[in-house]
Parts: sequence; structure tokens; C-alpha cells
Amino acid sequence: MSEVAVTLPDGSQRNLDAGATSLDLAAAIGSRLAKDALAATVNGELVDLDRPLESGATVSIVTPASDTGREVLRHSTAHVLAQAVTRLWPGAHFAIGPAIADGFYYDFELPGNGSFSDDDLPRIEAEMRKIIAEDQPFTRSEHSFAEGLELFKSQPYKVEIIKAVQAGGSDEDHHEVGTSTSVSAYSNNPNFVDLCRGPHVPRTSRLGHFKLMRVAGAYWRGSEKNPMLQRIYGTAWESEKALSAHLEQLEQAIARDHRKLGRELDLFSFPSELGPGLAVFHPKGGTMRRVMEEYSRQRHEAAGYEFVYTPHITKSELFERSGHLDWYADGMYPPMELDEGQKYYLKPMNCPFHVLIFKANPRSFRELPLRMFEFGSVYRYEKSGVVHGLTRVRGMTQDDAHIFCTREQMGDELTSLLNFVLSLLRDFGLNDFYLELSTRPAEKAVGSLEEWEEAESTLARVATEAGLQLVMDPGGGAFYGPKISVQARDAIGRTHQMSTIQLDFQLPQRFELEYVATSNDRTRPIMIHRALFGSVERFMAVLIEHYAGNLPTWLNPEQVRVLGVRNDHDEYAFEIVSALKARGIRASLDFANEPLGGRIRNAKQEKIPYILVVGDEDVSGRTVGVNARGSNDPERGINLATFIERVVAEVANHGSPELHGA
RNA sequence: GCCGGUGUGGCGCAGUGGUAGCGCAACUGAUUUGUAAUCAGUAGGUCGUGGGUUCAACCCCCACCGCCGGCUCCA
Repeated sequence: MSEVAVTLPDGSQRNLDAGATSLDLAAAIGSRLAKDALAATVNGELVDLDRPLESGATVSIVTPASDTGREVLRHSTAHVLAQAVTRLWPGAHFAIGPAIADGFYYDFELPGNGSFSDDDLPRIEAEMRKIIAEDQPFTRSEHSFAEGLELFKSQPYKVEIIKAVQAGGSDEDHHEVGTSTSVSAYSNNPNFVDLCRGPHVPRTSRLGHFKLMRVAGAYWRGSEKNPMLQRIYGTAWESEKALSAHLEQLEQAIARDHRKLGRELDLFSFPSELGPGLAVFHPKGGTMRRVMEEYSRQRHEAAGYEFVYTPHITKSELFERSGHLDWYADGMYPPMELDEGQKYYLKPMNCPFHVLIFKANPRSFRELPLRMFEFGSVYRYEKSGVVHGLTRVRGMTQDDAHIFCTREQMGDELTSLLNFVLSLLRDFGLNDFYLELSTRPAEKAVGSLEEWEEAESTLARVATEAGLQLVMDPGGGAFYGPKISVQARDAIGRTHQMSTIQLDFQLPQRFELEYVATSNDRTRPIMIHRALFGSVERFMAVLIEHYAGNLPTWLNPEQVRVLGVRNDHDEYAFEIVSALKARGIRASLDFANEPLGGRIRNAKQEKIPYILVVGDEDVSGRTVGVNARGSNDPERGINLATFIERVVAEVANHGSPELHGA
């Protein structure tokens, strides 16, 4: 009998009987592995366990507790979902159902254009558990296009995918079908077959640690021109433990939600009288924001920026010339019409204003790089369904700056800019970054190819030199220039796009910007747009969620609260508050009108970094009792002057009581 | 903009046809308290808005608005 020889991930060789499958290989390695195996990777391709192996292949067995393993079981769970829905809604059409981060979804079209409600989820889930209990096999089959069209004739979306692949198709379509020359399908039983590349788990009994999460509408093929399908999202994991850990993490994320914390900590609100996406900052949120802005200004000044101010409205002429009205009119508030039909727009961008400042005087190379900074409030008419807390608003303030420099200065300028960006973000307590480079879009782009290439390679070099992971986003740049964006991971591992650094070939051209070079020639400058916070509102939201509301001392609206044990200690408490205020610390006094425990509880709920309790011993010894946030163990008898120095130092170095221990 | 859900005092919630209740917060009084809730009392809501059905609507129907979850979009 002939044999097949395969190589394992550790480099070792195994010989198997001819016709052996990955499952046989797993069994040869160990019974435990055979039991765990879900699929296999053969020469880098993910395949079913029952696919026969060929000699010379490199094979690794995919088990549930791995990224690929979870992907396989999520995808298979999506098939079970589709089967359950077709059982409960005979005649339902199903479209696509991929694995996604943490789970899967499947898109359906219900008979009579029906839709799911949240109440349907438990029924569907119960049906899915039945299918899993039935222990159905996943069986792969391959068909010609003609057979495929026949097989799926009652499933119009599947037919559309097959036809698209037949006609050349996109990568996405090929992904569904499997190859560009045939149609791959998986059936669980005679009544359920789905178009699919696979692979899948061998049998439905391998699934089960899942939960359906929500229903949602989703456009077919992601285009709003297409009909809207009914999507069901679910999450699926390799074990009950992993599932509950994930659900637990979702709970945590809800507890950190800046909209909830913003209300609880009395930072800001969205009065419905103002309209969606328009926030007001209450005194506490205003304090946090002011501290953020003041610090930002201070850093920008030190980095050589100059401060400019521009109005919130402008005649249409400006945005006609900049081109914004051509491309983004939908995203702008409609114009105000004044006498003689003159149109004024609320500004959605600051850049054309800064461009006008550049143009206000003849410029010399000696003035470059010219860096103009503004906290510029802009207004964008975001579509009604997209506004979200402080992260997607209709009125926001960008920490916007535009740098005008020579082509020769571009590299150095970008290098120092990126360092500046990262340094500022770190000062706010974000430490885990990666960079994304968005390059020239294939279709439309202004500027010469050489300009793009130079700009992109400069950005890439600067990014690489920063020593951070660089993710390419090919074709993701705006049509007027490439950009680098800084992505930050927060305390629970979510990523947020923070700063963007964008080159612009368009505006200098449209506004005919020029400076007089050393050669006495008039030369077009390079323009760099950049925002570090992005918007102050959004950055606040990210910080609130990152810290779960436990803002570091320097950003906290209230830094110290002083409580006398009895009200005959209030006088000493007041003295402490005054001493703290004299050193610039935001402190307040809570009079002893209710028991200490209650007052401590209130202060804790407000997430104030330091609660000072003072009683008889403290009055006589000029000391304080320090209850630091995050500690269960109050410190007694701390010298008042020592404590004040400690808080002052903590504010100066942007620390937090949690970082010291107690 | 599209799909689905939802809307009750400042906040969190109960109330599925007979003109609204709880907790917290607020206010008043008492209490003087050493590290996460002192006690008592008072006040506060045309139940998102506008129509409709009904003898009667927080409750059923329609429209609009806001909010939530997605989709699309995000200069």
C-alpha cells in the first residue's frame, strides 16, 4: 500500500496510508487531538478534516481554542442559524453568513418581506439547539455552475452570487463560492444546503457555546441601493467559559459607556431641544475639557504652532473654491440665505480658512514651516441614524492645525509631527498604538503620481521609524492625499482611530498657494492637515471609556473632597480646602450634616481621586486621613503639607491614585 | 437616510382599557457621625408630540420627534 508523507508544524514528518485525511493524521498523533480537531490547514489552505491528504503537504490540525478554530465554528454556527430560520420560516431566503470578530451573522429575506423581532431570537436559538442535538454532518459537494444554479434555484441571493462568480466576480463572491471554476456547497441534511467555501466542523454536535445577540437591518451587498435584508448577529466560542467571559466583557463595556458615565458624573448632556448630536458640557465636563484644551495649547505652543481664529460661517464662495460643496454638500447644513440671495454656510472644515490666512500675505521660504493651530468648531449634517454620544456628533471642535512647508521640509516635519502626536496621546494615558497608512485611491486622485509616491514613501518611512506596527490601507486615502492615522487600543483592548495626519495636494492648487523660494521662484507649498484629538468631544469620550470614568487626577473635575467627621471639624476641613485651592487643586468640602459613611459613598460614586477625612486627631496633629480611589485601605495621620505636595506632584505628572497603590 | 426596538417625575424602574406608583436624587426638620447608604416628613409627572378608536387610553391604531442596536455614510 502506498503512503503519503506529510510535514507537521513542528517540522516533523508523518507517514500515513494512502487516502488518509487530516482526521486520520490527528488520530495518529493522539486521540485527544482527534477529538478536538475541527478542520485542518493544508499548505496554508483551511480545509475540512475529511479531505484526503496529498504527499508532501504541510498540515496543521485546527482546534477550537485558536483563532482559526473559532472562525470555523462561528461559520458553522451561522449555517445552523440559517437552517433554523428556514425551518421556522419556510420559504425564507438566505444571503450570506460569515464569521466575524467574536461571532457571526447571517442575512435573510423573510417571506412576505417580514422581519425578525427580538422576541424571535429565543425561538430561533431553541431551534438551533435542536439541530445541534441532532448531530447533523456537514457534507461538502462540488458542482458545475449549471448544477449550482439548479441546486439553489429557490434562493435568489445564492443564484446572484453564482452568476456573479461565473461572470468574473469579486474576491468576496469567490470567497462565498470557493473557487472561480466551480460551486462548492455544504449540506447538513437533504433539506438544508448552503453555498459555501467552507471548511466546517464535521458535525453540528461540535457546536453549542453560542448566543444570538440582536437583529438588525443590513443592505444586500452593503449598498443602500439594494434591498434591506434582516440580519441576525450571534456570538460563538469554543467553550461555555469563553462564551461567558465574552458576555462579561460586553457588560464591562456597557458600564464604561461614556454616555452613561457622562450622565452619572454630570459631565455633559444632549438636550433634545438642541437636536441630535449637539452636546452641552456641564461645569464638570467643562472643567475636564478646559484642562484638556489648555494642556494641548501649551504643548502646541512649545512645538512651534501659532494660534489662529476663524469664523463659524462663510459665504458659499469659500467652499465652492475649496471644492467641499461639490463633494460634501450632503454632509453640510443647508445654507442661510441673506439679502440678494447671498448664501452663507456653517463650516464643516477649518482648512480653507487657514489657507486664506496663508494667502493673506506674500510668503517667504523663511516663514516655513508655518504651523497654524485652532480649536475650530465645525458643524456637519450627519445622517439621523449615525449620531452616537460624543463620538459622532453634528457639532464638534477639532484640534485642527495646518502646516505649510516646502517639499524638502516634508520628511522632517512629518517625523517631528508623528513624535509630537504620540507624545501628546501618551500624556493622556494612551500607550498602545499602531499606525495605518492609507494610500492613493485607484480611481480618483488629484496630484501627480510622483507627488503621491513621494508622499506615501515619506509617510511610510516616518511610520516605520516610529517603531510602531504599520498596517497598510491600500487605496484608502482621500482623493486629495495620503494619510497616516494613529489607532489606539484602550484599557479593554478596543481600538479607536485617534489622530490623523493627512497630506493635501488639492487645496494648495485650488487656492494657488505659493511662497518665494531661495531661488526667488514662486513655489507651491506642501500642506499637511492634522488633528491629534480628532475632535475634543470624541477624545473625551475615548478617555472616559478608557478610564471607565476614573479620570486621572489632573483631568478630574474634582480632585479632593474633604470631610470632617463632626461639624466641629468643618473649620479645619475648610482650611484644608483653602490650602489645596491655593496650590491649584480642585477641592471641595462636604459638611458633616449626614453620617460619614454616606458622604464617603457619595464621593466614591463621583470617582473623586482623593477623599480626606479629618477628625479630632487630625485637627490637633495637622494631619489628614487619606482615602485614595481604588484603595480599600485608608491611610491615617498623613501630614497635611505632605499630602498637598503629593497631589500637586501627581497632577503635574498626570498620575492617578490607582498607580501608587495605597 | 434604511431596518428593528424603545420613550412613564432629575436618574433608575413598575404599571397591558376604568383619569399613575416605587427607589435614589431634591427640599424641610431632627441627628454630630473615623472610612461605600442616619431617620422622619414634603414637594415633583397634561405618561415624547399630534391625531384616531372607545362611554372610558400610559395601555389599542396612525403619523411625527427623540433615544438604543445595526446597515449605509464619515472631508
